[in-house]
Amino acid sequence: MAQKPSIPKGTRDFSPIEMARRNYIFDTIRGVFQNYGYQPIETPAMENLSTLMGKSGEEGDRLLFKILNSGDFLGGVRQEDIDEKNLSKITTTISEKGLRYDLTVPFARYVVQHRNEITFPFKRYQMQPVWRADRPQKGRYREFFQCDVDVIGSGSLLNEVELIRVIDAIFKKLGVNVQIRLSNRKILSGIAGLIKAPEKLTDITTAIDKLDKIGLDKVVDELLQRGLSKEQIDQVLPIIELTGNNIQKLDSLEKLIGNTNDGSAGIAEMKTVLAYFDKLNIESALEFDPSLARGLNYYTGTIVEVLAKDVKIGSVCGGGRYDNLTGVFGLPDVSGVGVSFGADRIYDVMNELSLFPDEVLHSSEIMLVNFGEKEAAYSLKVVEDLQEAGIRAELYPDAVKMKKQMSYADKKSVKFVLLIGEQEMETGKYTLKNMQTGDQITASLPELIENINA
RNA sequence: GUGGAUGUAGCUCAGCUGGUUAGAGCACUAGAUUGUGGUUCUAGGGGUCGUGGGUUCAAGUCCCAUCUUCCACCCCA
Repeated sequence: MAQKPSIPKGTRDFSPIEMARRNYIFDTIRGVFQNYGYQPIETPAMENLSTLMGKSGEEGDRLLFKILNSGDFLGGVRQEDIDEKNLSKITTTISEKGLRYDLTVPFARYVVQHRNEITFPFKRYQMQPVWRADRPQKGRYREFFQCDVDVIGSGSLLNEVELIRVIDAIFKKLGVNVQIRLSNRKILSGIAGLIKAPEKLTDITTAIDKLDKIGLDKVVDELLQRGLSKEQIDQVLPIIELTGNNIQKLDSLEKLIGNTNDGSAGIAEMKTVLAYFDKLNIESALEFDPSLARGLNYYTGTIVEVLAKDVKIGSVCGGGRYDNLTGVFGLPDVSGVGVSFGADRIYDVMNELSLFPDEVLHSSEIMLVNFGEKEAAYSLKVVEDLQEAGIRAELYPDAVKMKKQMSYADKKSVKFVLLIGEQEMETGKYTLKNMQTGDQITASLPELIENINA
C-alpha cells in the first residue's frame, strides 16, 4: 500500500453528518445575528503581516502562520542576518503575508479602509475560519471557525446589553447551558492604580485570571513572582475575594477602588449594564467576576467570556469593548464592541452532550427503487414531480439488487422508499414504504405527496 | 514555544519477561431471502503492527530519531 495521505496537524475533514451538524450551528448563529440587525461581511484568508502583527500581543505574533513570498524570496536576505540568526529580520524579508489570527483585527482594517462607504454605527457579523500555529489539544485547533458580531462607531452601553442578549439567545436556541462572566478592564486598571503600579496591569490580570484554576495561594505566589510586594498583594486580595450577588460585589468594590478614576468608571459601567437586565428576560447565569481578565490587549472596557456549564472545555465565546483598535490603522476615536463564538468548541460541547436534533441531517425524504431501464425512465418523471412539489427525492442510479437499494436508503436515513415496477406502472398506483415503521401503502402520486408531507 | 503520555484491521481494543502463518468485537462483502432495509444465522475479504534507522539468530514487543493524537503549562474560540 502506498503511504497513506494525511492532513496537517490540528486540521480536520468534515463528513456529511458532521457538516449537517456544523451547519445547524452556523444557521442558528446567523439567524440570531440577522434577527438583531447585523449584516455579513467577509475578508480574505490572508492579510498583510503589517496588519496582523503586534495587535494581539507577542503571543499572538508567535501564533501567526506566515506565508512565504513568491519567486526569489531569498533575494533580499542579507548574509549577516543569516549568520547572526536574526530570525525576525529574515522573516519580514521573506514573508509579507499571513493567515488571519482572528476576525476582529481584519474587521478593524476593513472599517478603516472602507470608512467612507460605511454608515455608523456599523453592525456586522462575520463567520469564517481563522488559523493559529498553536499546539493542538481538545477544543483547540489550528484551523477553526469564529462567528464574530461587532458594532463599531458607538460607545453606548446598549451595545453591550444587546450582545449579551445575542449570546443568551444563541445558546438558548442550541440548548447549551452557559455561564456568562462579565467584567470591565477599567476595574482592573483601577486595581493597578490603587497599588500605584499601572505598569503591572498585565501581570496582575494574567495572575488573577487563573484564580478558578489554581486557587488563591498559587495566585499569590505568581503575583510575588511577577514583582508585586506583599503590601500590594494585600491590597489586591480583597478585590478578587468579593462575595455576594453582582450588586453586592460591585458595592464592596466601590469602597476599595471607587476613588480611582478608572475604577469608579468601570464600576459605573458595569452597574449600568447589569441594571438593564432587571427588566429583560435572560436565561443564562450572568456573573460579574473581577478576576476575569482576557488576554487580548486591545480591550479597554467591558469584557465577557462564556463557559459551557456541563463540559470542561475552554471558553465557547468571548469578547469585549475596544476603544481604539482602528487607531493603529489611522482612524482614531472609534469605539467598538464585539464578541466571537467558537463554532468548533460549541460543536464539541453539543456532541459530548448529544444535543443535536435528529432532523439536522438533510438527506432525501424519498428514494425510488430502480427496477431496470424502462421502470427507471418512468420513475425519473415521478422524481421530477416530487421535486417540484418541494420534496427531496432521488432515484437509485443502478438497477442492482433491491436489498442493496433498500440498505442504501436505510443508511442514508431516507424516510420513504417508493417502488415502481411493472404492476405499478400499469395501475398508476405506487407502493410507498415508510422506513421507520415498515408500513407499506399503495397510492397515487397526489396521495403520496400528501402522505410524505404529513 | 516548554514538559509528559500515546500510535496494532475502517472503528474500539487484546497481544505475558523479544520466539513459528498477529487476534476479538463492531463495521464491510456475499449467501440464507430471485419485488423489500434495520433483527438473526452462515461464509468471506481486509493489517509490510505510525514512519525511518539500530540492537539481536529472531522485534508488534528493546534502543534512537521523526510524525500524529492526547494531557499539563502557555495562550485562547
